[in-house]
Amino acid sequence: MADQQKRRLIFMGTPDFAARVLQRIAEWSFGEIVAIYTQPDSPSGRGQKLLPPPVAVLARELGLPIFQPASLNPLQVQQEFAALRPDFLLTAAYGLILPDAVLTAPRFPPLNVHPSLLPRYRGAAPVQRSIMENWQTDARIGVSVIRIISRLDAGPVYTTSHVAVADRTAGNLLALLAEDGATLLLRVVKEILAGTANSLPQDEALATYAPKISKDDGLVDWHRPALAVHAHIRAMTPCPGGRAVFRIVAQPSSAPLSASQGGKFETALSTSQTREWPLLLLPGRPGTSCEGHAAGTMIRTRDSLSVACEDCWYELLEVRPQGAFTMPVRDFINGRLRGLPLGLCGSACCNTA
RNA sequence: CGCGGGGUGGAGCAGUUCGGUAGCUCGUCGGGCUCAUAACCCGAAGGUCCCAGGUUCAAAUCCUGGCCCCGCAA
Repeated sequence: MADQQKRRLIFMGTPDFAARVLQRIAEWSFGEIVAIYTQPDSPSGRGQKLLPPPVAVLARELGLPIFQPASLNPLQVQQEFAALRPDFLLTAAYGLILPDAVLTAPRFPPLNVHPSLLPRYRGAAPVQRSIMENWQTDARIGVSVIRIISRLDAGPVYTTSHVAVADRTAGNLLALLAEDGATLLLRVVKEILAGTANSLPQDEALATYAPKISKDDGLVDWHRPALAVHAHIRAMTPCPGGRAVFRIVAQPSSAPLSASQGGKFETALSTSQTREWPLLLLPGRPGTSCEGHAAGTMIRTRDSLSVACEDCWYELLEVRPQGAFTMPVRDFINGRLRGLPLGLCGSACCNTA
């Protein structure tokens, strides 16, 4: 057994999620990764420098051969793939369509790790969509190992594992599900080798699709329940980030001020009556009922800032102003909202401006 | 050379247009008030104003070059 030839593995993947899975596959003792496929380097970051995707970075560290075709359709690319004589093709968030010629080349069924409870949330952004759409109760999410067929994420399911969404962000869950997914993948591969693997076709009637997340998906709608807002922001964290514009205005009548605070406030008002802060929001904390206040109303205490949602206040914990690091709300108040009175102090809106 | 924002005590910022004693809200430390406090009052420590060169009697501020960070865009 020990001197049996190692299984030839090919891994395809692109983002961080895929890199985490690859990290685990690289530890398999019975397999040899003969090639990594990942998307081509793309202009990224400031100065439009060409940056390799996370999987390419890791593959380089591991000293694995890297292929970065823009498409798998050219005959030459497919021949190159087949020439690697793979036993297994394993994928995770690769981002390219796999033509039949690629799917049939490996000796065993090609497998994909997908971070959702298939058939729900097929597609590009399953974790983000799961979190934001299932905000109500103790939502669950999961990861599935499926056989790859030509239709996207539609192949029969070998196995699935569940995990509670709880208070986690998309980033947290993706990391978690990558670990779980890698574990499941290992189990399925072993079962296939042992001839004991079973898969069940997906129920097409239950299939849903999770389209890609865009920047605008980050905009927070305060007219929804606080728990929905909370889930939305968590789904957008860390990328693209929850967004809102804070419009800070003076409302002296609503703010009970001590004499000293009143003095400071008038000084601040003389320079600017209204200021707008486009902010990136990190997950905060749903609070108590905000009955009587319009959605988007903002209130500050000595060191906290909350926004009224449909039903409850949502206390912000961390924000990132334009061109700055993420900072605690306390710092934001101290530095940028100096002189703002306690109490109602403005509104948060969703329009980019 | 894709576009824009930024670097000022431990944190977040103002001051730069128009050069002239380092300022604000916090934090820290000490004292006071209080049954008590994260609240309030008094006091203190803590800064090569990113780096280098230039202009000037004088540079955080003006000029030149460099480094680093953030966002957009991909």
